[in-house]
Amino acid sequence: MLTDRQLLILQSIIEDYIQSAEPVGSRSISKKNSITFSPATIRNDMADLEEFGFLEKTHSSSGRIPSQKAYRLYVDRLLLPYRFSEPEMNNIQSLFAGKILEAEEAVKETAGILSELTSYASIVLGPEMFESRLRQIQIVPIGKEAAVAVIVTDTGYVENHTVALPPTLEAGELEQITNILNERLRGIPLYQLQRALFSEVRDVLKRYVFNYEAALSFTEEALRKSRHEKIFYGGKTNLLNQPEFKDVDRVRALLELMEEEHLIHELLKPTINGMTIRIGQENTNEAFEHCSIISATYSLAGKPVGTIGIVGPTRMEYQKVISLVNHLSYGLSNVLDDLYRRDS
Amino acid sequence: MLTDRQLLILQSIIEDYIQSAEPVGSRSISKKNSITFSPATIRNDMADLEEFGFLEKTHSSSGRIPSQKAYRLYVDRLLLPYRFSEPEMNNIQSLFAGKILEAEEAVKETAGILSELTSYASIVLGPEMFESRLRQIQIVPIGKEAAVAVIVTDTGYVENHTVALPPTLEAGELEQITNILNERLRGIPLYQLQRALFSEVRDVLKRYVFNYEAALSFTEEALRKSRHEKIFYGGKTNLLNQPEFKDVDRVRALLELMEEEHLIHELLKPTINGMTIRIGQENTNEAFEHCSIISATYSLAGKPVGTIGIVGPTRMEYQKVISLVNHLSYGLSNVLDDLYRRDS
DNA sequence: ATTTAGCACTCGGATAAAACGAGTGCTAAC
DNA sequence: GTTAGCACTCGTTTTATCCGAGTGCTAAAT
Repeated sequence: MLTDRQLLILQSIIEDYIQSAEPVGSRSISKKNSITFSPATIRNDMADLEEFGFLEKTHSSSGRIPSQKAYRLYVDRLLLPYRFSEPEMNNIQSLFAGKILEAEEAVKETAGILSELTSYASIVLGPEMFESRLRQIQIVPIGKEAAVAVIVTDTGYVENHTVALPPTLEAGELEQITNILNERLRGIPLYQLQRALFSEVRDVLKRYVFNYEAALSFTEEALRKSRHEKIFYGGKTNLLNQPEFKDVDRVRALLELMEEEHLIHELLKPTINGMTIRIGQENTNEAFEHCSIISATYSLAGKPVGTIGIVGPTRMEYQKVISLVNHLSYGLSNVLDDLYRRDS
Repeated sequence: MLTDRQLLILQSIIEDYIQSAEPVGSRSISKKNSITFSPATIRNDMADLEEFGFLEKTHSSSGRIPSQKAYRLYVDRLLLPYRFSEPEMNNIQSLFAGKILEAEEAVKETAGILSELTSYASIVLGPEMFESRLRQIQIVPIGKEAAVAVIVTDTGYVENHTVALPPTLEAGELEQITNILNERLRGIPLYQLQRALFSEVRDVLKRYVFNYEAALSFTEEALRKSRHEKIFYGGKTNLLNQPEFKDVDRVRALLELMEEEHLIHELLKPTINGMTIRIGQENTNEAFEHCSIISATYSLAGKPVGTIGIVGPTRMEYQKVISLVNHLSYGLSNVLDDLYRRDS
């Protein structure tokens, strides 16, 4: 459907526009080394490309800008592998070489590097720790009315919530409950804790604790999984450097959206194993109309546990960003696996 | 030095400008109910006020805008107490009425309400938990190379870090260390833990643990206080609604500054017991040149443990914000005291 | 001695007209 | 099929003009 020359021209226009953010004219394309045709020829092809919906004009006698469809084609068919520059490589290396002890630390670092190397904003979800297994639970009373439940998993993840203490609980029972929980629930994945509570612990509890109903619901509360996954951002303010966001209203819409954690979550969560690229209006949310989002999952022991992503203007350096997200999701998975493996 | 009339006119101008964000002319002042003089009279006084440095012109024939000095005078001498509106009152009430179980939750809520009621951005530091006392420490090994140290205080605050395990540590010694620490350090304030480690624990450790040097430095690491205090923001994007921030560059400077946690910290930390108001360039940092910051400490058991603050344009609704910050710092202190008191 | 009315003047902002130029589409020649 | 030539389009920039809110000053009124 498109001739090779048309593809070449389209590619040139896209890459020029990604660079300059200005409508691209036939003359400037003709000056490139890879292009040997005259402006007039290019104009003809441009007209065709416009007819096919790959190019747009900002007004009747302006240069062309790539359409969303063009970016899609570019990403799907025209993209060359990207070679990282020396300092970029160093930056990435140092992330994975460092002595990282905690998953959350690794995730935050990744968000930082992503945004630093791209000058766009990065979003990192997770890691979900639902799969990791209970290593130890500790319930520490804080005064008469409350207690802190601390859960430590085999991945070194610590979760804690404060729970109201039922007044009927007798002295010493708390310790007893803790012992029972540790004995019965150790090694159970977090997401199964509540279920296991009923299947494994309930009856034992009945035997040892006086007001067993209250104790059970108290324990259930203590094991409740934290409702929201964590979201980390990096370089939000990078977006303000992009010319497409010199308009405050647009920036506001974007930044406000990013505060809505559940929305961001819905948006990035459907990233299937591998990489997802959403260009412009492919993002359902209106505030992302002029943005592209590139996201990839990272995993622990082969199972996806989180998502890393980049948000930038549709005019994004796709080749660089795609490589980078790819690389980092892979590298982050490795780091997490290393952290995890120390358990065995 | 200033006549009553001049003060009245200055106040009118300031309040008008806070409302409108536009230079104020003599005519519009003369129309106010509280003003009985003619525009010409007002113009004379305006000229005087300008000479004294309380008013400025944007150009030679424009209306006047208040100077930084004017805001200072306004805040120090002209401010009337603010009556909260019905919904505002409800909002505040609901914060302090809710069933809050954790200090951090209370603090986050406060940040939210602050920004919601002011349409500026809120910053909350802390709470510092240095004063609270160790209730329990648990060291859980994660594989052969690392362990998670979990510290629970008598205020229900949980802190955890992952620490590399010294390879020389023998089986069972970790448990022993944990026991010793719990026995010897319970009730010690967090900020004294490291010191107490040496004075109370060192010798005991020497007696029971084989490679005592490694164990000591490991323990020291486990008790290390987390270096950065927490910062919570609320309604950062509110700032984008203010006309003084319709310029993207200014917004960027501001948002970037807010990412620099240590700078924000330095900026708000010197809030002395009570309230601090910094207007425009009274903030040393250039990015806050056009901002005012109103901050107050909140406390736990009478000792200041954190700071709440509001950042807005110099043209800020001082009377409302000041009351609000006052109220909320007071209320937050009460909530924290309640949380704390449950221990006794 | 103040206060006020009157008036000339200033200057930013809005509106209109003109000059500019990057870029196009089309036609005719290569 | 490709390219040179050229008239045309239209956003941007520049220049000129007008408008009006607001001032400062002077002289009259209180």
